Amino acid sequence: MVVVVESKQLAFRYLTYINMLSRLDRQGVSVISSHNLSAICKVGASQLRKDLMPIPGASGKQSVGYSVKSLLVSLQHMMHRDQNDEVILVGVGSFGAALIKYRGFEANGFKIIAAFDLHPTIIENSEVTVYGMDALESFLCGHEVKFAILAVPESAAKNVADQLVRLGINRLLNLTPALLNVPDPVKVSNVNLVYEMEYLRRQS
Amino acid sequence: MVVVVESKQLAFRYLTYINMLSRLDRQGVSVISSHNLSAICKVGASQLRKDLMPIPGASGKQSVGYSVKSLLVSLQHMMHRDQNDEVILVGVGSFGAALIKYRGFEANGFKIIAAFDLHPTIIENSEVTVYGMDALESFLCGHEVKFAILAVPESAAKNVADQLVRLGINRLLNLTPALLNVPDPVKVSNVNLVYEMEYLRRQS
DNA sequence: GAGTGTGAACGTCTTCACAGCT
DNA sequence: AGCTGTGAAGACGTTCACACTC
Repeated sequence: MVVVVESKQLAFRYLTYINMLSRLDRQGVSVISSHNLSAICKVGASQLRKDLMPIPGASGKQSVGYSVKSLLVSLQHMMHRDQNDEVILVGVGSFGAALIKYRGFEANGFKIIAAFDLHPTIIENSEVTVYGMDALESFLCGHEVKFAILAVPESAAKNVADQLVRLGINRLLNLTPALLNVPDPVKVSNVNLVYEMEYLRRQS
Repeated sequence: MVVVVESKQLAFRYLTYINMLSRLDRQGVSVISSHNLSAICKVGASQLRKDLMPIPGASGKQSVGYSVKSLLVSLQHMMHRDQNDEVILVGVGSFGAALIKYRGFEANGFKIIAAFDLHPTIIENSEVTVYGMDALESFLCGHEVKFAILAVPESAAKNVADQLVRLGINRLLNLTPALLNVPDPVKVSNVNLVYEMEYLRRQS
């Protein structure tokens, strides 16, 4: 029985629950009520309970609360936190280089195994090799990678994305402002920091 | 008559319309139908028309379409694209340094006027000065800045955010995984690349 | 009493369908 | 005929209220 979370907002709430629960677990808290956990996660208590309802194995005890550990395990399993995935990075400008140095991906089950750029450079203090773009095809033919992070200039985004999809990538984190056109099973997440800033301008 | 867009999804659609319209404008297209524009922006045609309905000055001609230029101007005005804002950056790790080098903010009306870090470094090819954290207070007392980008380590996020809010910042782009607690008029946008990656894992 | 589980109400966002204008 | 503007319907997400359990 597998639950698939399609809504992004809901998925992000689940991930927040996971992070807060694992912090509570490290702090030695073993039981927590929906009221308390929801306050920590900044959501409503009934929403938290509604969110947990469809999850297999995530049930609490009345007048007690939820077991931190078992709730954590159920959520982690549902969100595939027990999974490890290999990722390639395409585009190693200052942004891409920062992603290579960032430890947060690996800490959460995403390992950048290779990077590609028109102008390969060596990234200090890192095991990740930066290859030329011409090496992309042969690399992906030899490795079963599903995830790619797209950090190329906007003008190159569409072509590179098409190429990645053709070579078998079907999960794409798009850090460019370009709107990508991908065939059906491929999923894209767009992150646009300028949009985020502009959104903050409302009624300022 | 000022329209405030509270929904993030809607705001992002407006920003997409703006970007696509300005590209069409540069290409010399002067009129476009909701059907064609919606295809470019990857939304439904009736949704596009619904989105445009409440906007003062954004009306199309039946059997013709919308004037690219006037629609663009109306949207830009509503989304404050004709506005310039000064921004400070707090936390100059590899990520923060990449943001300083990134040209996209300035191109869209956000100018990073100063950066702060525990360990100030000099960023090459950049006019942005990196100050020590102790310079934050005096700097903000001398400048009327409302926007800050938070790119510090997670463990420092809460304290730094509190300090920024106390010093008058009320728009915060939070690039850390920490959940910030801010008083009422302050707005926060959270960007979490790990969450985005994890969201891509659904049914993979 | 304290806290979960859940149906029902409520609100918001999206899609449909079509009237009306050019 | 072609396209906009919009009410109505539908889908989705959130909040409320309370029965039930420990």
